[in-house]
Amino acid sequence: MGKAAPKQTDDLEAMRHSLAHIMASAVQKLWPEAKFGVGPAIEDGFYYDIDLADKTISEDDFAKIEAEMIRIIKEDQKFEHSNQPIDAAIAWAKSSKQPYKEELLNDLKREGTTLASELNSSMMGLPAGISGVTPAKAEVGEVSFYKNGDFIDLCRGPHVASTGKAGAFKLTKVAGAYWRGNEKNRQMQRVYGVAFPSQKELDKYLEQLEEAKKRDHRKLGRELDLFVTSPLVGAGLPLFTPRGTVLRDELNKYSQELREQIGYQKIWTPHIAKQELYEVSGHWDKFGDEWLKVQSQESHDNLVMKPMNCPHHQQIYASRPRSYRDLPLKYMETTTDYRDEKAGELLGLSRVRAITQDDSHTFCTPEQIEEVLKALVIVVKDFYKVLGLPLKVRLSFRDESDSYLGDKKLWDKAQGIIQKVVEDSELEYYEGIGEAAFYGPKIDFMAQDALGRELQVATPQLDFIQPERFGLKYADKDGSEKTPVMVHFALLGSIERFLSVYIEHTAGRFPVWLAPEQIRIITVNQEDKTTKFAESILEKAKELSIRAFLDNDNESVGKKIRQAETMKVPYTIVIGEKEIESGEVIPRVRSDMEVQREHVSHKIEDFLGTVRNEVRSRVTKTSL
RNA sequence: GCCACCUUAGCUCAGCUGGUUAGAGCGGCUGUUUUGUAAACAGUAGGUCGUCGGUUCGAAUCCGACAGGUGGCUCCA
Repeated sequence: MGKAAPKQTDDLEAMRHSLAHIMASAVQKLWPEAKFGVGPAIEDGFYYDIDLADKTISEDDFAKIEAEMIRIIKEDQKFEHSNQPIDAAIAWAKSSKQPYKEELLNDLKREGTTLASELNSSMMGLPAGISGVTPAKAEVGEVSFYKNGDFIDLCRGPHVASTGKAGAFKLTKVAGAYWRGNEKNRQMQRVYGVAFPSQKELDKYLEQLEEAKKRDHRKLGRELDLFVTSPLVGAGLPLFTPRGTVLRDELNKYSQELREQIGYQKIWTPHIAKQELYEVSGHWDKFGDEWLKVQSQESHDNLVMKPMNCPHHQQIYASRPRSYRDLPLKYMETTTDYRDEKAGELLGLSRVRAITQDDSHTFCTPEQIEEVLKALVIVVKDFYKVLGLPLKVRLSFRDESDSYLGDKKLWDKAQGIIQKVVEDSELEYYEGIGEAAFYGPKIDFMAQDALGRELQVATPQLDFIQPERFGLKYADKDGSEKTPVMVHFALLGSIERFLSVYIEHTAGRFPVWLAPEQIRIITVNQEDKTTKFAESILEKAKELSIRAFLDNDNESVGKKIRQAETMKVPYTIVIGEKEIESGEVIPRVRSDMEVQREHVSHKIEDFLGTVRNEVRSRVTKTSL
């Protein structure tokens, strides 16, 4: 590493943003017909959206682009700032055949600074505020430009002083990206790069990325024998093995226990329903073309595989008259929904076509909303604390578009309630404008996968719309008929998505209560005496509902230990002459588990008892 | 659905610019070994190179379509 490189975020932002310009200059040099969209700094680097008409950039072109970028960096071109009157800028865009820039400038002329916030958030596919790019400083009627070498770009800056100060970078990938994030617009090519102040930091980052790949839930899912996929079954339809099913069941059991404690009752509903049900709920209009349809030969019913459960649950509510005394009425059901996601939108377990939700619905009076939501937030906190999974909180609110049902005033009220609950619960949060469901605002609890992608897990959602549409009623104290409010809630979210995040978070090292295999019993030899003794331990463990497995293969002890460690089994005991004589074992603890590594001998019964208690109380740290 | 890329044995991967019978490690199976806390030794069986079609004297290798997958974009109740 040379002289102390700038380390402040601002400088890093400027470096990355400058590299976006340098990349654009390089591309323009190589393909002069290139038309440019936007090119901001992002979390680990930068990108630029490019339209090359006939030519498509592929990763094979990266070496060429990188070489040109390095040439520009070596030339140490100055980044020169200037402000131009907006009309002159538009004329520039026209004459230099940059239609995308021209469109931006025209919007800027028309809408002023609102464009800056658009550029800052939605254009980058990031929540507002993350980019940290400072807004335009140009005078009203003027726009800001930066120039390096022959390359001129509409840009708010800031930039480093010259191209030589842009730091270490590497182009990583190219992807299609719709102009202004709109599917109806032309798709441009987005070239991504990562960038850091020094080569050393860049190398470190790339190394971390390699490490993250080792935690990929798809890789671990295979290695730990948790789930598989089959082209014959179909895309986005994972199959869970015995071990993976243990995880699903244990997680669901805990999810249901916590909700049972705050009054949720289990219900059951079928997996298909008439299309009409969803026409009433409002889902059909919005999502109907993404569902799996089932045609009845007997009746003329148009049926669909259920894509969500709320309408079913509402029909149970609607099945008899309800009084305010019945409220809040709390139903829960863990069940699988089916959505025909478009091919390119499937992603490991986190986006599948058969989605198991630990769903629940609460019907309550408007006065009860706060209390209901608060109880749910506590459940979320408890659950994720035990799991050790850190969450971010997003308040998903509506935007000004017309894709939401219901009265705007009701929305404002609902969003206010949600915000209050989160603030009262002392949670840090950010707002996701435009992230609401069409029927109401949500609190989205977000977890991160190994690559840092944020995925929604737990989510309480407010809904004033559907109870209205289904004509749900309750008799209030004064005998008048009122419409209940509905609160949707899932604690795991979808079990599949939750597992994708959780497998990556733990790297497959599950706490003992969740581990598909809790104890592995390894025999030193295959003599009758040893086998019988080991089998008797296996039986005892099973009597205590411990998931124990016996490895009586004809292999060395070293190898069997290794295999147990590879499968991330929390406890391993070795059975040989010594153990048979003493009736005691020295348990071997999985290498990541924080426990004193003294080789303490335990009576076998005591050891099994300790493990059973650990499983029952769901403690995350072993007490051995 | 869109853009780029990937698909060779159960798994991880070799196989140079098209040239005979496609290789390795792990795993599996068989035998020897009876093992003391992260890999005993030997032998052996597994592949119509994702599928279909095309170019060519000749295709794992080049082209196309489809399927599955990866990273993005769009969408996400």
